[in-house]
Amino acid sequence: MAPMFRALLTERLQAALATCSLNLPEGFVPAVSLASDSRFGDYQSNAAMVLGKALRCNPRELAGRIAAALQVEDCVSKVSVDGPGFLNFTLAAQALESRVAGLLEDASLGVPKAAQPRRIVIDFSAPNIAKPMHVGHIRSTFIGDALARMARWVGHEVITDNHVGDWGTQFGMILHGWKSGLDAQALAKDPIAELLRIYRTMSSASKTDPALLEACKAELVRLQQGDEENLRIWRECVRLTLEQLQRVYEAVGISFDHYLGESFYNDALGPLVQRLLEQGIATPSDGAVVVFSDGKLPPQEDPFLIAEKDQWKPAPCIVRKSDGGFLYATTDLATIEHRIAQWGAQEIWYVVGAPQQLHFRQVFAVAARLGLRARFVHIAFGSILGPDGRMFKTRSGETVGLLEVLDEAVVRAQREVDGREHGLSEQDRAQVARQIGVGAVKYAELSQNRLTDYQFSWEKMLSLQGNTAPYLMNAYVRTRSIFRKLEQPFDAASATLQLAEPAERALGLKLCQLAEAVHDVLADQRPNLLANYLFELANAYHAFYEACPVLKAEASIRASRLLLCEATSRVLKGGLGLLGIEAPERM
RNA sequence: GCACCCGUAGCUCAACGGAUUAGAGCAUCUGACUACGGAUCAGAAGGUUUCAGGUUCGAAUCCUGACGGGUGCGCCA
Repeated sequence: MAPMFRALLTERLQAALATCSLNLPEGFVPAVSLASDSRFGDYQSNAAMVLGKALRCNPRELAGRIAAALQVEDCVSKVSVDGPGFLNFTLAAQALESRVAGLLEDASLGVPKAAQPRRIVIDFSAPNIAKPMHVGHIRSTFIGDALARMARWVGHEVITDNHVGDWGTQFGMILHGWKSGLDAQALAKDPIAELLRIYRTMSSASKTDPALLEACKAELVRLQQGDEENLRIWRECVRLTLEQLQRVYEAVGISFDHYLGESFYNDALGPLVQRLLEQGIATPSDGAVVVFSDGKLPPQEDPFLIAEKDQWKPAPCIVRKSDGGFLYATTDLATIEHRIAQWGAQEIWYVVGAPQQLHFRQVFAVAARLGLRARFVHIAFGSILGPDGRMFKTRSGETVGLLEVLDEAVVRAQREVDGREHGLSEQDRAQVARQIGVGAVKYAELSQNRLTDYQFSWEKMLSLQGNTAPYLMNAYVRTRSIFRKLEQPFDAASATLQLAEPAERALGLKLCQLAEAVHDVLADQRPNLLANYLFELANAYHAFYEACPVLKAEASIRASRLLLCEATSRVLKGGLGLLGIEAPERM
């Protein structure tokens, strides 16, 4: 498929610039964007203004020269120079029409494949063993899954890996609790709840009972030394938890290629630290083994330095504790080695909260010194805050369970579905309610800029009105409903697309822009740009639907509009699919 | 103390160097053929983008400094 319009116009602009005998700045690429206002046209470029500044010449005059050199007759009906030197483009109806018609034959919905496919490992979700998933896991899980889907869609080779927390210090408490006060019946009924209970019991009791704390630590040491019984209990905890987690992932339609938890890297940690020492990357310090700054960065940017009273003091990355134990950073380094050596990872994306930023900067820097070459990306996101405006506390404090949120969302969706007439069986209604409920929760997360913190609210998470998943689903359902009304199957081959009405043209233009949205999402890992695009597409469809009757229209117009409906249907369903959201046929 | 993130309409958010009127949704108010599915559409009202400077033809966006909120900073993950 030909490049999307934005990319096409960028190419043409570059070609035009090349003929203008200008002394272009090194690596200059003209920017083309959607017109900020449809009165100006469909696309715009500020290239003349940027160049005008760089080359110290009049931007309007330059824009005029570029416009004269542009060869875009095949796709653009009007080029104009406006304001301080904007180049505005109005697409030719014919180009738009053939492009939209092309969507019907294109399995990738107009999204071009990446020129250079990469092998990308995406690390997301990462729940802890013996703890339920809570709302805090929503962001990593849904953002990671959506990014994985989009990266695959454009042709990257994606490996998803759930780096579960299966080897933390919490196991000291759990092991002791398991041995001293496990309720076998409760465990059978709800394993995670029971594991959480014994953990909390031990955790709070050991705060006032030093002997108990020691006993818990001793259990942990025995586990780490390979004690048979403790290993058996630990494996059982992991198995029981994963079983439960699977149900959550199934409910939200997410799967992983691997579940390599922290424990998988246990045997690699000792040798890794040994190598760090041998290569002079790490040094002993206060009985621990740490990595200090290598002094190659200015102190402001050095992740191993921190300022204190006008002085830069070391903020080392600890890779081995003074008691010989290993840490988060050690495991992460071993994980990087594994992903590069075993999987040939060229990029590793971590969908992990913003508070871990320093940690990753350190880990990536150590990895680089170890000669581990890959593009590391920390896809940070803001925190979900509790009602008090502070972070939900994972460890001690109360939070809202992910399953609880999903269940409530489905219940609310079910009430809506049950209250409507659409000829669905009871079984179908339950299925649709699930799709709506889960979709609403996913969309609430994905439509938001990932970096901003937000306060958890049932209202917001479960809303079915306005800019929500059901709004997009409803647009899709309306497209399907029209086709169910036809007496005969629609013969797309005999129809000709014409974008005559403004609402038709606006919809057609939107339909061509999925590629641009997906491209923008992957450029800086922001799924909300796709959510936003889909909202605008649904909006354009609803507007078209009100303005342009389909079934009652005269034959050739009717056929053309049916094509538009079909294209909308495909792009909406495919776009929602890229967010990990299913679109029901009726609702 | 230092570093990072954030501060936009009553509320929740978008826009991340572009255009006379900074966009949506919710809430409020008006309208729409007893609806090709009204979970819709058209419209009104609502903001000196926390404040003060600066750079720029052009700033919510970049820089500086305040103020306010969050997070992180040697043996948790």
